[in-house]
Amino acid sequence: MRSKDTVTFTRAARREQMIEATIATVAERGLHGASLARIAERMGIAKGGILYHFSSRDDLVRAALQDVYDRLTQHVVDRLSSADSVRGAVRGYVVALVGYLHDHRDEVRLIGEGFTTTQTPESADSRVRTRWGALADLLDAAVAETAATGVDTRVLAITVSGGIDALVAEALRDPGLDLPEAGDRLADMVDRIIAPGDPAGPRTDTEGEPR
Amino acid sequence: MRSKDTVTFTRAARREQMIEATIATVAERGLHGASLARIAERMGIAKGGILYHFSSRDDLVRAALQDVYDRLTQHVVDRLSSADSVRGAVRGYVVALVGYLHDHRDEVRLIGEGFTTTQTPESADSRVRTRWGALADLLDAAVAETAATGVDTRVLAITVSGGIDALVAEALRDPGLDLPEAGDRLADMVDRIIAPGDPAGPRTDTEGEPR
DNA sequence: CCCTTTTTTGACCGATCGGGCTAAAGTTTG
DNA sequence: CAAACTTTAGCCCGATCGGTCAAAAAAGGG
Repeated sequence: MRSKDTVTFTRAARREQMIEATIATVAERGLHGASLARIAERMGIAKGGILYHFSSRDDLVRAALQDVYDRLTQHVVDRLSSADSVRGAVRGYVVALVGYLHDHRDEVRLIGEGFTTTQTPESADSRVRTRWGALADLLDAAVAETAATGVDTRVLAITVSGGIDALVAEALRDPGLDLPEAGDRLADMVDRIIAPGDPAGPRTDTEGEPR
Repeated sequence: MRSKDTVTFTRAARREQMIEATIATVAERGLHGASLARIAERMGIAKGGILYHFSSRDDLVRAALQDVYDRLTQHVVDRLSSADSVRGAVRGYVVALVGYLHDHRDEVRLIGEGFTTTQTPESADSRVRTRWGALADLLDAAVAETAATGVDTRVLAITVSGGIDALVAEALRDPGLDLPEAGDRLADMVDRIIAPGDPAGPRTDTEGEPR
């Protein structure tokens, strides 16, 4: 006997469909324009159907946000694991993040509007629970490796994070902007900052990199 | 005989009051949370009163945005006029922008949310009517001056603009962040990028810049 | 002081929102 | 088959939204 909140395969699949519809609706109408009625309309179902699987609109949005965030994190972690130096990891982080957002443009708006709206549930050391925390840690390790001086890793991490968002937003506005290319250029700049006077870092000159 | 749309002193003053109330309301409830009712409530008047002076809520928000934008632009232009080198102007731009936002935190949210929502009315060369256009021009001139190579000024301009926004947003979230200081550090980094291998740029405060 | 003009009010409108609820139908699955 | 699960359409609710409007209140000049 299944109870109402047992997780079955079909149940999870249905939730996933609804999350997808939420992402798509947010992408084209904004977070606050993605009402239950509109999401249901997109799926061709009644809005009551959504509330059968999610306790509220807020619950749905939260789940969608979590879903997207998990996928993004997974993608970055995957790419990062193949880095052979901390310095290379910094580049990998930037490129992976930009790359994901490039390949999932419909998720960008939910990420952007969702994260600013949703406050951090429980905040820890003020660094752990920020978006730029992981990058700041990477940068700390990188400057230790390259012995660079006068680099404020926190400011750099915040700037780069905000810069990536701005690049993605600009790419959304202007399709003429080559986003992966821009990500590479940004990574170049960061590399130049954390490894001063070393033009030949872990660059991509011999690149046979697949995608 | 005054007509309904003659600009009088008191009329302009009333509009300014309403714009101020709008800025304050947006600052604490967000753009979409700043309804006519809420703005009117803050002023202690009926919402009909606002619609007597502004044809619509959109009109009011537009006016507030224009107001803030004009003041910000004026501030940056003022500070920039005293730069004695293009390279110094780049630093001046960053510092002036961060400085203004530091001193007018209540306007930050309107700027951030307002600009992304409001689309550019008529777009020109795709560079002129963006927020980062002016900075990109400055950077173009700067790299010409310093003969730096391999700098994508567009990417850098977009990144820095987005980075400034992120720094300000972080300062709003964490009062422990010294915003003007962070602005200086960001300016350092930009300077390091556009003037590679030249640690002594137009840096420290007591310095008479060369050239 | 009155009479015109400007300003403000407060009730009201239609629309939309999230959400609760129900009765009936369709679908799995034991 | 029967019991359990899923979905539907529809109606209702209270709240809030931007906006309209006639009437009341100020202002202000003669």
